[in-house]
Amino acid sequence: MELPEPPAVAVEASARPEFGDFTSNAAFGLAKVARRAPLAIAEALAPRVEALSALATSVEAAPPGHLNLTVDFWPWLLGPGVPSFPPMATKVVVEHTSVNPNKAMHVGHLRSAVVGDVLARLLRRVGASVEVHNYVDDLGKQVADTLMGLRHLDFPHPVPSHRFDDFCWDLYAEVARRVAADPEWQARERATLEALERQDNSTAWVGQLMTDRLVQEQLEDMRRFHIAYDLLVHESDIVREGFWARAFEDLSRSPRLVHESTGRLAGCWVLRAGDDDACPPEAGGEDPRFNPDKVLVRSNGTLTYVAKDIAYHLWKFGRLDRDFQYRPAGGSGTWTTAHVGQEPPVAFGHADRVVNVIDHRQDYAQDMVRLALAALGHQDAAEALTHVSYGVVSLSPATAAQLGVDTSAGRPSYPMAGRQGIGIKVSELLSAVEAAVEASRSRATGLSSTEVAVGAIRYYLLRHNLSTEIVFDVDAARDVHGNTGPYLMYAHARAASVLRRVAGLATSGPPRTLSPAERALARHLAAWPSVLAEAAAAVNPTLLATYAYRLAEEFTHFYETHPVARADAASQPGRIRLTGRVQQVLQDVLAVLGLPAPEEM
RNA sequence: GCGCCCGUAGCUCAGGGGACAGAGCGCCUGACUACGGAUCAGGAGGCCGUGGGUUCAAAUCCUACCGGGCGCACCA
Repeated sequence: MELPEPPAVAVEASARPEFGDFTSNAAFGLAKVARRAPLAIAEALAPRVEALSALATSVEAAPPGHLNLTVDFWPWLLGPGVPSFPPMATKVVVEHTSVNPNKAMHVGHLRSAVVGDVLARLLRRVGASVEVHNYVDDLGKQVADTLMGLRHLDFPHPVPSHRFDDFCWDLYAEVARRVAADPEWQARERATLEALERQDNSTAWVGQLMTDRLVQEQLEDMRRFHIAYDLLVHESDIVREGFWARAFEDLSRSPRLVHESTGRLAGCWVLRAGDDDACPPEAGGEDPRFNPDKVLVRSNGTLTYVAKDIAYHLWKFGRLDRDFQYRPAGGSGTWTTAHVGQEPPVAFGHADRVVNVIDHRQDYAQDMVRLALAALGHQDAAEALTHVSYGVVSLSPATAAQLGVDTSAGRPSYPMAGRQGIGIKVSELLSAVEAAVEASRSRATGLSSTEVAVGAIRYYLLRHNLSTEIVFDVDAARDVHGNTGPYLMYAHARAASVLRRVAGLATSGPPRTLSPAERALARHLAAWPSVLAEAAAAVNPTLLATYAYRLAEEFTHFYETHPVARADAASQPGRIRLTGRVQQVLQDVLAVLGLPAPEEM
């Protein structure tokens, strides 16, 4: 006789307190197999589960077939606090930020940095060995544009600033205007790009000085947000070390890479996308402007971004028998690729897994990289490449209007555009939020307003699902009340404050039954290890953010209704333990989110 | 044209097969001689874009449509 597939059984936290602590759907799954009503099965199951379980104090069946378990949390409360994970052999390279070094960073760039930073912290937390990369595209069109402005314009700076990246922000917008309108500037752009890639001339030297300065300022900004990098990878070094030549040797043996001799792409080396049968001429639909293939080498012999990215990824996975040269990048343990090398502290690259935090507009380019890896026979690497794709940060109509954008079209949101100089700069945002924090803080001591502002901004960027477009509103981001970073930090400070008051008091006593608010809190605390594991598996920082908020909320509710320092003798030990557990778990979550866990604020 | 993402309270967003759909902001009413008011308690406010389908059960899965965003560059 053939046995049916065993039904999937889930146990999850109950939706409401009167449904016990945990609920199982076991009876629903069994109903189909056993061909009996779910409720009858649940009723039959309840006493058996109760007899078997060491934890459940009662198991009840509820219509239409739920199994509601009530648990004794006392033994759990005496157990260990936060989970520990054994070190894994897996090495993960996380790439994030990767902002063009030609202007100041804006909030959209910050989303990549914050998400990537949290994923790096999260993967480290669950035991992986993590190396964080920031890719510096110092040969691109955007760098060329700002560079042209520096060399060919006597550009006055309307807003005096000590920051070079602020100056470049305006300069870049001005050059972009000229390039769009003037063929002479277009020709100059092409010449600049070529000179940059040749690297044997004054243009390249000035370009390097410019991008170095801008990268330093970006790193300083990120340092204030507690974001650090292990390695800066320069596109110019990928070119100079001949990574592409090596990759091309292998790739040219694949039928995926073809040299076009006719048509629009004559003279280009092209990566064939789509199914081999279905793809060629018509796969892009009727419209000949659309083509699923990707140019890797232009007809003039220069490389596209994707070509260099393919070479970079082969190196990331240790599949290229070449390496960079390295030197330290100005303290704090960050290294950079370089012309002339020093011995690096670790062997960079050689990843088992790669996580790229890049916005969803690059889904296609990332697919091309994955496709090329597979075409080169590195199917395993292609599968170990995770693109964490996230929605862009755009501007709310109110915020866009404040920036001088024409909002008469009545759109729900307006895109930021570096080319037009439209966006909220990271440094400006931090100052604005810092001022709002300063205005609303109740004490002068404790965590600095800068740190609170950093926490507020980080949390704001993390609480949205990755796929959600964040409609950024300055006033909303400035808020320090409600579902915000400061609320989480405040909850931690409160727990710490309570613990200071009860330091030295007894934390053990006879077992007792917890009140509903205490059980709700305990139940949520107990979920932390699985939330951590789930967030890591799904590479999803939002799960951590929603967990943290809920924990702060549950704790606050407990705090309001359950005195700890003035509790009666029977209740006090358990409450002290619960508070201690909250402080430990909150500290753990905040550390993964990259928010400070203040004793005082 | 083809493809991806998103439509949930006035606004910004959670929830992604299970019990009466949640939060923040905004609005209304309350609570500071405080284990820290950056807080809390309560109220008003939803045919979960629309129509079909699958299921014992759909905001959630499938499908078609409507609306919005993005991609399909010899840009990155």
